[in-house]
Amino acid sequence: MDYFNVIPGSNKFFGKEALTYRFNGPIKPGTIVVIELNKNPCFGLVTAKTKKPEFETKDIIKTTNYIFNESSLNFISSLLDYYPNYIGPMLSLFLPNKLIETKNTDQQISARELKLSREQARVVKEIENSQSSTVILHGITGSGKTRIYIDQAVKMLKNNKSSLILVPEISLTPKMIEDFQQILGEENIIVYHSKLTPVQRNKIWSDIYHNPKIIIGPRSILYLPVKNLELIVVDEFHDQSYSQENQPTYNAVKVAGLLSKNKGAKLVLGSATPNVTDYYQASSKDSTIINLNDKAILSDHSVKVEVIDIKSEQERASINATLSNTLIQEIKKALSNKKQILVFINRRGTSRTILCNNCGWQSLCKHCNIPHVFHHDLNKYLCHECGRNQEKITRCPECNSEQIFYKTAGTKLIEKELSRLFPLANIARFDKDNNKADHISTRYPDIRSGDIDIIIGTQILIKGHDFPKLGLVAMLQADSYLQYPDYTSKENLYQAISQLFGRIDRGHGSGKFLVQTHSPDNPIIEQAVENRWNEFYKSELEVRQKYNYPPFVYVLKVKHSLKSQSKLIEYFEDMVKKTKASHNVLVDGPTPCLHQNKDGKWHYQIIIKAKNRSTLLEIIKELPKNCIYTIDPSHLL
DNA sequence: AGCACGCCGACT
DNA sequence: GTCGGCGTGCTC
Repeated sequence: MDYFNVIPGSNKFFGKEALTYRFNGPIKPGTIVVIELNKNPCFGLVTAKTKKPEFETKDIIKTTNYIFNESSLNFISSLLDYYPNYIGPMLSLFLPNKLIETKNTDQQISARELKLSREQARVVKEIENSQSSTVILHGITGSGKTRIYIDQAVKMLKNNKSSLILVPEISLTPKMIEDFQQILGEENIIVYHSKLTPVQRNKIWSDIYHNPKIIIGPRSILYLPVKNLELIVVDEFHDQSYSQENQPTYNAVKVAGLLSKNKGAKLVLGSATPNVTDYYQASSKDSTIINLNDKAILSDHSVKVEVIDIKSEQERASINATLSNTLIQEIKKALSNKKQILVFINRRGTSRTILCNNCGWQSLCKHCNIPHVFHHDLNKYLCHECGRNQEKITRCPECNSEQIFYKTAGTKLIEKELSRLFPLANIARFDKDNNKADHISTRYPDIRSGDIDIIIGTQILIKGHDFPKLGLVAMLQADSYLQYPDYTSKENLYQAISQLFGRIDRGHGSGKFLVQTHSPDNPIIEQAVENRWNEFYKSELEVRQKYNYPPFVYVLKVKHSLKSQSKLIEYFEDMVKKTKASHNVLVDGPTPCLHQNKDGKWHYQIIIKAKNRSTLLEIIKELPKNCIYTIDPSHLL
């Protein structure tokens, strides 16, 4: 019998080192094998041959034909160095859940000719001549970034090289595939994401292991065993969806960077509104930055922009001052001109705040202690954190008053109100509460055809979709972004406005863009619609530097929870004292977390800031075992 | 003694 | 990340 060190690629393996299994015969390090863990079968990675251990061992159930080469193993270990984490969950990203092996087949590449504009051809040349491996494509919506991705990926494929094309979320894959398929045959393009069936996913796994391909999908495609990877594209690389917030936490843009370094592949990052931190770091690492924002491309757009001060008396038309008079008039006009209308509001539900007007009581989730959201169609109060719900009440549980008030409108209230005002219009709402039949991907044809007159929705709406019939776009409660108490709120507002503006600014004719706000003088609104990104970037950098935020510091967020509040504070104060004594860092907190009373425990956190990222990596090693930490968190809440 | 809480180690 | 075993320390 031979004995091997095997790392289980499982979300449920929290060991620090490999486990020992036995097998009759030789196995090469790097081989993927099937083992048993906690009495369940799972995949594992063989790291080395070892001696017979003291303890009882289990058998390697079977070996597979998949072997991670040295460079792939180096990539995994560099990923663990960058994001210190349990190795099991991290490794599980790289392994399939089932394996079906297929053979290497010769493939035909059938590419149609791709016509590039002069501007696009210039960019392609610049990418190809660039000395650095990272290229930032800074170009507004509709400036033709996708054509450049296609051009590069097709050239790779013709040389038997693979490309990864990352999009922020699964719902954006069809658009990207459609664009690629105009040039390439179906067999050269692979779509991969977690919603595929296990059989589909495993077929893809073995296909790309043997054949160079163009692979389109969300962040999970970074971990596929791609053959001859030479190009990684991250489209809309500013998008929040690239940060995985739960364990193993990572940012796909950073992982793409590590992977490109590991494979020697070119990395192309595309966005109209890069994150300040990413952009700053890229420019200080002499990445090539290519601007596609030439006014020449923009010149023929004729979108009128109007910022509406919702505070002014003449605008307060409807309940909760949510729909302004100007907006209602513009909707009327658009409807009679047979133009489509998009109303964006970044809040689900009917009303976000449920209050007693007599005693000030607020309806909170008993489990999470965060405010309930009223959904009038269900006649229930919902917790958007945990999903639990509660029946609507008519009397305050504290003072028995009947004055229960509902404040701060969400999508469902807007839907109700617009249906009342425009009973003949075909109105559709798109947010997280849609069921499958109503999902945006299902209704997409109805949107594009103009069958739907008024589209109401949240975030889901503003990413990448093309709505050709749009004549009016309105952003309600623009201030909701700025009320979000995090240092990233300003760039999130800029990005949202810019993307929303992009929906109507795609050359489908004239249109109007309305922004409703309590702060009409805020420069961000103007900067975003006029595409003055550099100006925004500069002013934002100044603020970040002044108040010690990224990119000027690196951040480590440490959370912990205990039943006793005083013990928890003591626990953190002790940690802060020790950390400050041995490292040059700034520490904010301990402060209560956003959901400070969840599960009958107190939840607190501290924010540790350091000039060097390596300092934070050292601190992580010294942290007590039970706390949860995130390095480079996407927000500080 | 009985309980509640927090700590710690599990897996091979 | 979760579960269960064990030690501590509080209360009756």
